[in-house]
Amino acid sequence: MPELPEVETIRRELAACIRGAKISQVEVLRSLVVGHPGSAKFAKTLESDEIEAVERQGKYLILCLRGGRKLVFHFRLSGSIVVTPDRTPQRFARVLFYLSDGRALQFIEPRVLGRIYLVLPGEKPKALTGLFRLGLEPVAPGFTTAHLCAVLAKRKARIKSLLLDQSIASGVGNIYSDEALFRARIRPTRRAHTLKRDEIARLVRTLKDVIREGIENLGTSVKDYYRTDGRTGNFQKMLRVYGREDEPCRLCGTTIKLLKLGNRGSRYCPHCQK
DNA sequence: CGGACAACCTGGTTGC
DNA sequence: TGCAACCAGGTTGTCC
Repeated sequence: MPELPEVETIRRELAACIRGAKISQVEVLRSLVVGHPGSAKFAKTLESDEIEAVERQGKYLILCLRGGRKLVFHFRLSGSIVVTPDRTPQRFARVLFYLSDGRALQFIEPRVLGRIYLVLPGEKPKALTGLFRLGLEPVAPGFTTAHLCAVLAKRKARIKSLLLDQSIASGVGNIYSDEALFRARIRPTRRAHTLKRDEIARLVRTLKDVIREGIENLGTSVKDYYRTDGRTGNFQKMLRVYGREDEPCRLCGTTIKLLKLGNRGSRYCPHCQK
């Protein structure tokens, strides 16, 4: 599940290998993944454009093209990008971007939930409102205890649900929120406004830590996440609760529990997290 | 507006 | 072995 560290890893690897590359042709194999505009206009507009920079905002990857156009990717649950030396489509390839040097940038998305958007200068497509509503990333200097206290004080929802809200902590998903809550010793079901200042201070610290460690370890490969060369990340080896339900807590030995919050899984240690 | 939750989508896993 | 049912999960949209 590509969250901030996974998308950042993809961004860095792409910046190293495709900056300056020219797109010669675009082939849409599954038009559903083109979120804006229609797939015909999408492919036509991108022909013979050039990739000038590779950026990221939250979980969105942004290829900045000549002329101010932006190619925005969202990987949702299972999307990824691979750069291949030739044009042979990989398994689950949904859109192929042929580069003028013979390589191909392939958008891989088994579950077809991920999207690609082409944004012209000044355009704000309705399908991309999520991008324009992003809050601070946990690693941002402004993401402080005071900031998060102010945001959470007026919210009654469970802290876990709010950590997944991209307008509150952009880039955080299910893996890193479970890990940060475990390290901060906060139970995911806690109502946000009941959190004490020192608990929020711990959470700010652990959110920054897990995101930074995730990036340093090239992301978490639990299922569908691969890097642009097809290799996996390493942070899955360091997970303390995510994917460890029914296994012993690494700190106290208590069995890690899985509970359903809304319609997503949440893992925690009933002993360590109060 | 906040909060809860179904729907989107399909490959992989589980159960019979 | 075969096949149906179920599950994962980020985001959007709907309902209250």
